[in-house]
Amino acid sequence: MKLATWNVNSLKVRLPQLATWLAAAAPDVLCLQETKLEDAKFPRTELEALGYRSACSGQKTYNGVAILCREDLSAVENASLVPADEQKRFLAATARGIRMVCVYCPNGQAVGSDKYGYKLRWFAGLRERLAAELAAHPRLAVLGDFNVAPEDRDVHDPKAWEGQVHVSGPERAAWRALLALGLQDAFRLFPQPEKSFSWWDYRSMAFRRNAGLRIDQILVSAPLAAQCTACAIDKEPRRAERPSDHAPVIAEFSRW
DNA sequence: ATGGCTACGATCCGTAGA
Repeated sequence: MKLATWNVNSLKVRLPQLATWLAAAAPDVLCLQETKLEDAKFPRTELEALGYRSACSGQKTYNGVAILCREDLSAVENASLVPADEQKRFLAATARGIRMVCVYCPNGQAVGSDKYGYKLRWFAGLRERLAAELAAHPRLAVLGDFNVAPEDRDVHDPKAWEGQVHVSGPERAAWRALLALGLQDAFRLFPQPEKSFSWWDYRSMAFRRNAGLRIDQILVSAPLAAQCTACAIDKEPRRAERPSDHAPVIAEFSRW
């Protein structure tokens, strides 16, 4: 059984690549971020033809999350994690007893900015929500673009990035507070190549220089961690023409 | 050097991403 996450940076633009990747990687579940589509424009029929049911929570131009699954999805819930938040960043659903949470965590723009404050408040809301999800669903996976590189080894040039947004102390503390609920970073359950990243800037040939960050993660509760057999970043879609700036992350489990 | 791409919705540039 495979769970995956991919920030596609516009589902409309990336749908052909998504179809190719679904056929090649064959995940049972795929969480998408930055769909940038209103729900009325979500390509539900096209995805069903590829063998996936879907749940979505989107908006025009910005943000937007979705969960694709080969099985029936139940208890689908979108949520605002801070008061009066219009941004579509959180979607949860259950399939075969596994609770899946798809998140597109805020970027934060710059340390100390209004958006940075929003990012930290959003993470506090996420922590509360995940505590409740974990209490209700022991088998929980949280997949998405967290917009935090948890450790220096998740950053191509830690010195250049020191103190910047995505690596600042408060952001990393907010990310670690999620693990403190009883979640583990599936990627770090296994030995990994050095300089493993999931995002590379479009500019300055960053991908070719492997100048990236590991900001897309799959967090799993203890029962799922015990059944997790592999976790990897698939760089192949990043090599395509007109790629997303993010690569998918995929985790394998010994059973549903 | 504070830039560089890409997507979007609205023009022929501004906002946002990370």
